[in-house]
Amino acid sequence: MPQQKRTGFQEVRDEVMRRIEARVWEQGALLPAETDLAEEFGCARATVNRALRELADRGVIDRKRKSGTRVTLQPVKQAKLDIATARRLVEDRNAAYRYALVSRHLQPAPGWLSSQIGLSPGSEVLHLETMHYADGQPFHFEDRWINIAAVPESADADFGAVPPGEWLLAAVPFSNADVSFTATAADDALAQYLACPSGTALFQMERSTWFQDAPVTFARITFHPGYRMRSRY
Amino acid sequence: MPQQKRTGFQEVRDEVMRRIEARVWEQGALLPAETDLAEEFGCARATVNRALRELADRGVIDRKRKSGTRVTLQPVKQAKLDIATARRLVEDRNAAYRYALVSRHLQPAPGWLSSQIGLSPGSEVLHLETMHYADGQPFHFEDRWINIAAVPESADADFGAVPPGEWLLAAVPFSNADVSFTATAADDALAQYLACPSGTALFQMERSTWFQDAPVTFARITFHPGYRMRSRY
DNA sequence: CAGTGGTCTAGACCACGGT
DNA sequence: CCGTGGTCTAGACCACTGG
Repeated sequence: MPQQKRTGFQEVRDEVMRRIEARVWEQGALLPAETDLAEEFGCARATVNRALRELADRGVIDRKRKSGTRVTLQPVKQAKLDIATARRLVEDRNAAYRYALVSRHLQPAPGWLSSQIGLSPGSEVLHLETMHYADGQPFHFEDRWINIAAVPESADADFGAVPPGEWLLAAVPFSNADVSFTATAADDALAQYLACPSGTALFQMERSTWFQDAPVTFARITFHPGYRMRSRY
Repeated sequence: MPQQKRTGFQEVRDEVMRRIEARVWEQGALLPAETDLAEEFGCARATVNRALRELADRGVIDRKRKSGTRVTLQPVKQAKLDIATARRLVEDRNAAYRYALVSRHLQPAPGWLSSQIGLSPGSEVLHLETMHYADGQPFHFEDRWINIAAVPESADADFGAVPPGEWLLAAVPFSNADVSFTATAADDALAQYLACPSGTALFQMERSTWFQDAPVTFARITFHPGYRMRSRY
């Protein structure tokens, strides 16, 4: 009988994962109870519990009291996308980052924005248009709206030097956001900003951000032609 | 002195999070040690440990032995994208899903594909072109390549009825993938498939999938005009 | 009701990494 | 060195839920 000295929740987790991949436990099959696995692996139940909890977090298994643990039938795969600042994206490509403020206006929120992030109509917002460059080439254009009521200091911030994304990350570091991605054709303004022909297919990201249920900012970011967003899962 | 009866790692986790959001602990600030927090909350250190571990997983705090736990300076926000089957995407919109096989060829892997997913040149692959509809309207076009060596059964599978994505999910349920997103202009073929003018801006997803380090499949999925992929973080 | 996972505890030992 | 987090243990009680 082979005795396993090295227990450890990672070994348990990986071994269980191996058996699932090897179809020792088929999709939908019931796994042994935690107490049984603990006995088999020669460790405490808490160790098995943590191992299985991690697999449940990954979506590999489903756990229910009384009925037990089963291999997920249709694993929902999740891709994780890092939402980074423009500076980070550019410098990760070993390019020089440059930022420019295009326009800045304090104004009442337009109707579409109010409904987009849930502002009361006519709230004062700061509208910023900014450009971000990688090695002198256009990287992306950002159309941003900041809710003055949520972040009063923004009205006095110097966005000539610090990009609004970075400024907000420092001012409101922990926030929730909705994000969406789409393809759009360059209009005349975008074509000029991104130095491409009108009608070029462009990758666009929109983000609505809240802090403790209060709307903070909305940003529409349009990337240079050919931009590719990558992830892994 | 208010005594907290309800301990629980969630209460600890949420209270620590609250203090971070309220700037009780500033960005970069050192938190009390686990033993101190355990004493304050009147619970075991393991409970505090689990609470802080979850916040570390979320990227809210950084933990290092000896130096302690600090509030993350630049929280890396991660968006989680559900990668679902076309059927799921369509039916979640309360639309009727329909699938059609456009073409199917067994052939040697072209060079670009070999380098894309790491196949030895000339490996046999199954090339499938498929269409997916929502309420009769084009939803997306899928250009898929399957490595026969990795999934031999695929050569005999009936892709006339079951979409390759669903078939592979059942055949190779647990796999790793690289995924990327981009905008592209419709060429003549895509324009015809998706019933739009040539040159229309289209949202495109590419996925390369491996199972235990062996390349399984590559898919390029082009969505109908106006498609928007949503997420939240 | 009874079996299963969910969680907590008090204590222990270890590994890492500043000082 | 030695404080900090990382992990394990043995035991306990609880909450949910299927039969």
